Amino acid sequence: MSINPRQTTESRQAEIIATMVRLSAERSPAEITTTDIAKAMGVTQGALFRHFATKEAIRLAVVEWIDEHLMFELLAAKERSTDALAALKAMFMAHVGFAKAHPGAPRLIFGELQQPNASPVKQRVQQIMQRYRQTLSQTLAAAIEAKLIRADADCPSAAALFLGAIQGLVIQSMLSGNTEQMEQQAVGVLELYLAALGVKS
Amino acid sequence: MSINPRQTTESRQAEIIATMVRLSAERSPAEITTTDIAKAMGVTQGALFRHFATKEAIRLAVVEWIDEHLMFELLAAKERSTDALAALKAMFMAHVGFAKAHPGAPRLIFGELQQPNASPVKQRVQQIMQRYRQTLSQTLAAAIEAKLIRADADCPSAAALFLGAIQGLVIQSMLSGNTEQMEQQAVGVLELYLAALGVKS
DNA sequence: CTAGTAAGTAATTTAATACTTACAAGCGCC
DNA sequence: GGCGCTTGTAAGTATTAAATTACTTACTAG
Repeated sequence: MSINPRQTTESRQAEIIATMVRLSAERSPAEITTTDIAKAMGVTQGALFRHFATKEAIRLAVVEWIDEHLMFELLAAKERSTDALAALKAMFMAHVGFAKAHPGAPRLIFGELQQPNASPVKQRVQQIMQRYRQTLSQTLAAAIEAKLIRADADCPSAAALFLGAIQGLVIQSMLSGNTEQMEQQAVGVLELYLAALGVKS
Repeated sequence: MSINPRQTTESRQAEIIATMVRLSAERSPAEITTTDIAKAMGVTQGALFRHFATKEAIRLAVVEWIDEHLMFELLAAKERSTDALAALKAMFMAHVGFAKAHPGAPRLIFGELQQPNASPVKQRVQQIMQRYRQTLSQTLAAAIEAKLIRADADCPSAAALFLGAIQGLVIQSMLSGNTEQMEQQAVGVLELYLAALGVKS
């Protein structure tokens, strides 16, 4: 079939990653087989192993894709904000928007959480989250500096609550399957979060 | 061996559930096989099917065990509190304490989140979380009534943030493998959460 | 003491899964 | 236009899982 010509490894890798993320939106990532991915791509199962050595390599590449694209969105949100407080709001909504645009992404991350500590993929996730929390802490500190939020707010706790608020919303949407509702509820939760930082609505 | 005499189905079911929770503390629940459980119990794999018809039945029983025991702890925490605000604090710490005492429990719940919506086990989790949020909303409303928290706080959002805060802490502890740290951080996060409700520290 | 039932074992079945291999065919390059 | 590398296929392998089966052993009631 001419629908499916030969392609470069680079483009196939991207396609495999995209397919994995897409399929993860509906099914448990752990249960997605190489056959599933291949079928969704219109290619035979063995072909995948031309582009990734093992399935674990696919999982790692997917996690890296998520990191790259989420961080891009967060940075963009931050840069289009005029101050640190606006940046926090924009990052919050950008993260929720990312989860809505790619519902498979959080499922993949949650799946990797389950893995034993030694797993390289999990270590990558660990690193990603740590960096994220650091960025948040910095932005929070900047907001304190600019007197936009309470001076006595504990930055690490505030960063943890920021992430938790989003994760809670994502978990709820995973249960209901309704990402629309998640985005709506995000507004209310964000407002409450900001109140914790001493921001009046 | 006399260590392992014959037992009733009831006690074996409890043992299977306990073993599943215990093993989930270290490994991904999805990867725990019936052979793993049987080995940990000192029994043959086939024996499990004398007590549960399928593996899914085991998973359902485990989720129900978690529900029952977590709700027991939460209710106890609530009842030993003198007012609605103290109840919220006590429930928060009780939930975190439960996650510390049974690290496998959140992993099992997160694992079920991944399943398709039609799954009976996931539906059970959905129901559990919904009831939990309702309980929280009621307690929050009572706290408003008693003028212990801001009158204009949005109860559904506050319930969502409460759960998210805990889930965020749990996720972090799943990454670090450190439940001790989770409990310490919980104090700071709880304080921040209460600030969102207008409670001065 | 004997018959029925519940709980256990050991071995087997069936169905997937990740990964491999032998071979074919397109593409760029000299 | 042939050469070699890459991407693809089709078929195969080894392994693993849940569930089943045939048989055994312990307990209990009449």
